[in-house]
Amino acid sequence: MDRDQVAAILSEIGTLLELQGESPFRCNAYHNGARVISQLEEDLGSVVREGRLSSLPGIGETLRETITTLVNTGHLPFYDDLKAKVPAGLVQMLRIPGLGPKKVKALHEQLGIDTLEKLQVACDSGQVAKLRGFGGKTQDNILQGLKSLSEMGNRVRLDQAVLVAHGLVEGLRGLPGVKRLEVCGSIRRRRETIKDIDILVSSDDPIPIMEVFVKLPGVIQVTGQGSTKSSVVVQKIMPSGRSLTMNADLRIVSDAQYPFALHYFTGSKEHGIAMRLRAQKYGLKLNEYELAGDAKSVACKDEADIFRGLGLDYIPPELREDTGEMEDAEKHTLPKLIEYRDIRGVFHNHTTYSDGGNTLQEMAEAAQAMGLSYLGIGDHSQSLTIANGLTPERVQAQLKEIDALNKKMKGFRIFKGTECDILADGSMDFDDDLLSKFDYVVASVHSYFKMSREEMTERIVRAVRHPRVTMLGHATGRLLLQRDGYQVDLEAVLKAAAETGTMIEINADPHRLDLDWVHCKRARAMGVMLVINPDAHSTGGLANYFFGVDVARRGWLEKQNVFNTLEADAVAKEFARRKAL
DNA sequence: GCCGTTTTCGGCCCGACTGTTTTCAGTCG
Repeated sequence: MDRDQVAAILSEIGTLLELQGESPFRCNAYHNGARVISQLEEDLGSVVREGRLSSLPGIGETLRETITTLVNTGHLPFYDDLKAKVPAGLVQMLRIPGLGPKKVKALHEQLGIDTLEKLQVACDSGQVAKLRGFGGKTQDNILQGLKSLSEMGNRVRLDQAVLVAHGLVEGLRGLPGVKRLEVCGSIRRRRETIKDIDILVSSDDPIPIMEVFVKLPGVIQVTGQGSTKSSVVVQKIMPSGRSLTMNADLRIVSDAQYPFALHYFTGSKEHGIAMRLRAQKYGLKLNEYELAGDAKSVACKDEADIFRGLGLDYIPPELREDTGEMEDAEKHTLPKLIEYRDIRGVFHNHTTYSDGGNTLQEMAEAAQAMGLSYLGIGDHSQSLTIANGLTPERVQAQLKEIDALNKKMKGFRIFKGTECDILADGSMDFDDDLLSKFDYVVASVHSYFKMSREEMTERIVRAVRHPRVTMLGHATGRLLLQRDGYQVDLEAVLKAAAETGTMIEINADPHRLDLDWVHCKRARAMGVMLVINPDAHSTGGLANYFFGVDVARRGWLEKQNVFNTLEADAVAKEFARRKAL
């Protein structure tokens, strides 16, 4: 059983225990354990085999045994018993806003409700309102929740959430009385998927701003309205034509409180808890309004002052996941994170030669207009007929066109590349002779996704070890919220990359963001060079690389860990060096 | 269930809002 499966079971055990009315601290220990395992940078199997589980924070004796059993045998009697005792419908009921473990337990014990269907019936007949601790309002809210459960997906992609948040921010910025304004939460931390939107404003006169907020275009429901916090449901039509429904909160505090609120609402929850614990050790209390002790309070004009007040270097939002950033901030060893402006050019882009929407020249001119100094082409190879993959003859034509454009364009360079398929046996879709005509080769899996983990790992490692392969494309093939990646031992892939010097792509298409940030961190530790590739299929897609930089920052990467921070001449020199090997 | 510069037991982050209450429990982030 792998990392994600183990984490999912630990988290489910925590939830099932909550539904049984267990101590919240015991339940939380399982949730915390799940988080620690899901953010593990190494291969879980190795950690278990080498007896290093107990050294992980939050993993004690019980969780060590639990995880070991799951990894070794694939199941756990304790978990099976728990599942048999707690009806699955109760877990479903928790997804309804306003229903937590206590209320679900009461509904189950007093009315025998153990499915969403029975809950609907009980609400329709008015039984729920009669329960102690419930009432008409609660019953209405449950009915509303049941209705929205079907139409509102849980999480959305970062790029979608950014669009929705932008619309709300535009409606608030510049209002009278608005001093500072920022989107916080997981959008500010640049997580790859987002649950809801948190906006923070500082003002001396919050009520009128709240009034505007709950009436902004797209707001279809107001679920709470107070002087410091209001919540709405907002709907927006996306460029794809599909509509998206999300929750959005607005918090308004005084300008003096703003830095504390900004830190608090940026999260993550785990980072916030760690910070408040640290404050306690300083004899201080940290909340969304102040950093203060009995006698004194620490004046902070911005977030950096808060960290400084607790003896820490400034921690960028992307690192606030409680995965070691506090320790490094204390020792002054935090990485100097890569920035958007460090990117000098992009590889792995498609044109009308394969399945892109713009011509070679259009793509190059768009990249130059964005301020980049080079563009790498990586159209599909011959096997991928569905994406109009290039035959060797058409490759020759494209290479010729690149030569012509390179003569024509001033201060800009196009690098010749291919996104060459990794065939089922790990060999490449073009022969070595043709591959050596390119400046660089991106090797990607586009077929036989259902292979066993062992076969897939062997297949990809063979490609990584191929002397003409420069970089590995989308390492797991995942599509966020749509499709899990193929089964592959990334630790083995990274190890091969570290040995051969083959780069690993951070595919910056916001549908993919693959390699993920957790493995970026691991790759950096192993000395693997990463490369941020937009995988653009049109001129608009070139800007994807910003999302790739977000992932890189979450993965603790510095400028020197990312290949395309190099200038064009240095890139050309490196490609030439590799071809001569 | 975890954990330790108030340590091996007794704590465990903290406040807003809602709806049900008549002083507070539950939920959420």
